[in-house]
Amino acid sequence: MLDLKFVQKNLDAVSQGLKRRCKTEPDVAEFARLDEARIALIREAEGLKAERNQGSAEVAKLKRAGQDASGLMAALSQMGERIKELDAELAVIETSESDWLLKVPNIPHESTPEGCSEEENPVIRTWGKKPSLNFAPKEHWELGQALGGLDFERAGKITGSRFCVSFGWAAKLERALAAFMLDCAAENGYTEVLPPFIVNRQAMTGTGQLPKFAEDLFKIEGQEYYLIPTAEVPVTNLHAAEVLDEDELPVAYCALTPCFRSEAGSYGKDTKGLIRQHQFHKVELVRFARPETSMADLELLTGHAEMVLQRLGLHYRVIALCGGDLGFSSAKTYDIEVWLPGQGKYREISSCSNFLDFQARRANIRFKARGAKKSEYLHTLNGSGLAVGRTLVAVLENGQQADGSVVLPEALRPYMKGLAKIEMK
RNA sequence: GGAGAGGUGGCCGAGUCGGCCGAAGGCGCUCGCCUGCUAAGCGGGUAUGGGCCUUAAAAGCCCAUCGAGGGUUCGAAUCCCUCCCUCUCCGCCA
Repeated sequence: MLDLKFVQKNLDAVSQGLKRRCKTEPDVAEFARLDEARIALIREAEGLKAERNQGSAEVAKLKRAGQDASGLMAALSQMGERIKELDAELAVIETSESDWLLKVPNIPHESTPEGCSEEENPVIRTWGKKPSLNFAPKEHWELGQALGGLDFERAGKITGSRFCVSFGWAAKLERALAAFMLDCAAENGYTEVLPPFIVNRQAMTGTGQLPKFAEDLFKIEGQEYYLIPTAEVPVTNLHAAEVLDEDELPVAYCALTPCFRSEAGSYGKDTKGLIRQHQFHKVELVRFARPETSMADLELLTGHAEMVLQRLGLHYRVIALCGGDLGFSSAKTYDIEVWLPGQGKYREISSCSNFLDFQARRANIRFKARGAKKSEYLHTLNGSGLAVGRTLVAVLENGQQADGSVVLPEALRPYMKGLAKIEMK
């Protein structure tokens, strides 16, 4: 969330900054009104509390001296009633104000491009080339089903739509990709973490999924527990309410987890195949950085995600999300889009973001600079490195041959016991 | 799931029948002195958030915080209730 003090003092700048998201703007006047009311109540209540505290000390003195204090006590009791009223009013205002703050998105970083829709996301760079196929490429689900690896029907039977069962080579390939990605991350200095896949409300609030996006999440019935939509949630919250040493930074974690998304509101989009599932695996990269270096860290992080695609020899491009396409918590985001010959499109396979102190403030993650007296919020970043299911899609579509078989990237073969090609038995 | 113990400042740890307890003591850290260096010693400082004051900051004053949230009371770390977490034993289980 944004800094209350900052919003207080920079209403116009906040309003201007948020305009760049092209969404309905939060009502800053409403914030100002709440904030004023809150401070007025605090003053009144604290004044009375000071009086009461003094009075109570007086009571103690009188009683020690063996004198009667009943008159004073009665007066103080009455004061207590008034204080209770004020505190109740204050609680209401504070709830509204923090709710306002929790529902306001991050302000786009100055380097985030202007624009309101995904069409306006500039391409930053491309890597590799589209494979030249001298036949009509198939989409991954055709390939996967024909080769006996992907089974959407049976998944529908045991669960429902937007689920898939992988058999044999497909299950192994999923596992191989994940292991390969984790090894890449380790090489780049990330510490592997295996977090819980179920988190509480606080964690979801810390990274920004709650309170605003509850409908995107799977919630455990009868409990304040949620299935994680990304490892970002448990891993970023690992250091919630902690103060890290400056020397520890940057902290870099990677985690392979399933991700669960309700995909509410995406009816009709990507209904076929693995692109949009309720459950998928993702290797997530998470970094905790010093504020001064976080933008450089974002470049680094994006590079780490790209490395996976490069080693797999998959053609991709990197785009910068414009203000209107930016996620709620992010100040700056690069998406990596891999080329899918079957679809004839670039599709998002990674999203790398710098949240600045937006999440750190929500989750209360701080660091103490050496010699500094006070701790300050650090910056959090994360990026997919990569979405495993979508990478499997890319491997299938890019490696496909005219006969329907799929040649695997060299880098993956050691993880597949040397297997170079998937073909019909 | 059953029985019990416990959660106090960066850490350890005290807190008596509720009243100068925001919290003794120790460790750590830090500043000064001292000392060939180091160590030891001596003295001081050492939580966080908020309000007031201030051009701003500091200082100062005030409020809140002893797992979280309620309650009792003039007054709660201390009493009561609810919840969370940790530990031990038993049960169960991969």
